[in-house]
Amino acid sequence: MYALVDCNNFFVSCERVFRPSLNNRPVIVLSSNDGCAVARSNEAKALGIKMGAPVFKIQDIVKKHRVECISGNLSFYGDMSQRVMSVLREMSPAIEVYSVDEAFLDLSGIPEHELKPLCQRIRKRVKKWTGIPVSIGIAPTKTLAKAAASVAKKYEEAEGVYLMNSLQARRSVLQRMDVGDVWGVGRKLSERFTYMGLNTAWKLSECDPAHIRELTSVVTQKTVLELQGTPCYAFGEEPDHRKQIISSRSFGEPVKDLKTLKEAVSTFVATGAEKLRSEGTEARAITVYASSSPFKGKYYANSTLITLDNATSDTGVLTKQAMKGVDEIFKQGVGFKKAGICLHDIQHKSAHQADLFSVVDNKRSESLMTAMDKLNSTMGKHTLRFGTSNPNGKWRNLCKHQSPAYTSDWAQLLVVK
DNA sequence: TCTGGGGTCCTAGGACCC
DNA sequence: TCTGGGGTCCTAGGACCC
Repeated sequence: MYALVDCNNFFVSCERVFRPSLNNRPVIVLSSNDGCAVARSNEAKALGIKMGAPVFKIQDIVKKHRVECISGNLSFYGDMSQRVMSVLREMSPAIEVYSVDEAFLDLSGIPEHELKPLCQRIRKRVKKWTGIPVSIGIAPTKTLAKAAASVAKKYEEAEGVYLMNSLQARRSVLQRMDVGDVWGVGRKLSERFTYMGLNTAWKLSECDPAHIRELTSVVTQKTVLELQGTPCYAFGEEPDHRKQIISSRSFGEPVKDLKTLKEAVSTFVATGAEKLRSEGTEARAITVYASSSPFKGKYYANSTLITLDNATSDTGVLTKQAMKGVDEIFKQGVGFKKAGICLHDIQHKSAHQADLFSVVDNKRSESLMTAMDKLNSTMGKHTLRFGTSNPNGKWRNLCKHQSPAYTSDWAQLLVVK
């Protein structure tokens, strides 16, 4: 059996740990630029605020019901996530971290009558040690565990844990579940299935998997099999490094000049390269992209892929290439609203392919980067940076209701009297 | 006025090989 | 008039996830 542990309204719950006055009130956490609602308390959900709703469209509800709006603080949530995961790691045989607020547990070998009590204990301890409330679903496949967890979250009687261990349980859960709420069924597939009359998870689970594969793809075939109780997604440890690294931002004001666009992109490269070094990896290709707003005016988007001769994590080398990319995609007269970089062809440093003709002095580059990382981690982000970058340039957007980094910045720790 | 950021995987189609 | 058969690798784009 698998368990899925899912943190309830995670970002909001993190804020509530340090600001209990937010309890029992409608609260939303906003994406960068204060653009969208990306987390909602139950009270906010009850007001009809949808996931991803643009803030300007829900202004009336926010004012009328005094919804607390908080500009998200991702580093803080990341730290809280690690705390939750460490409790899970201690209490279960094996854990697979699936996202910032979710983890699968492998419960094989545990007698069935002990599954629920164990998960109850896990839930209590996570709450007590981290302050974060979680819901836990237990089922024979990952897809069913996701469904079970949503039941655990929705119904009070479940007390935060739902065990799906029988055909009856599976049927009653899936019959009440919209097909679009199934893990792996997104907007497009949901539209298609509904059109075909397959509007619930149960109806989808009764389809012939081979037939579904013909209609869609192998991914959806697996989803159907998993709904039937046949595991297709094995429990696995997380991969040791990621395959791509993205760094991007929407701009506060449209950017029309090349210099500002370069300052932004250069800053993104610095962030991406720092991430590479922290994971001990290097990238051999970088994509630079920029676009105007897709919501108004004539849409312009462009990108360019640059392949390097040698894999690197040197901010200087990557910046130089990226700046050429910006020259290529920049267009006079366009108001750019967003830009970013994506690093790919990522590999471990230890797998570095030496180059007979290379002119780069790797030793020098490495000690420079090490020194830079050290300064920036002890003295603050961007203490030492490349001149092309400008983390506080005109492209920066301002968040109005930024919450403190309660646990991840010494300067912002709470003072307890 | 105002619409996030960071990931994964699969597939089709093109370019290439003999 | 008429032009094989069997492969591999790479990439862009689309679908999905949180």
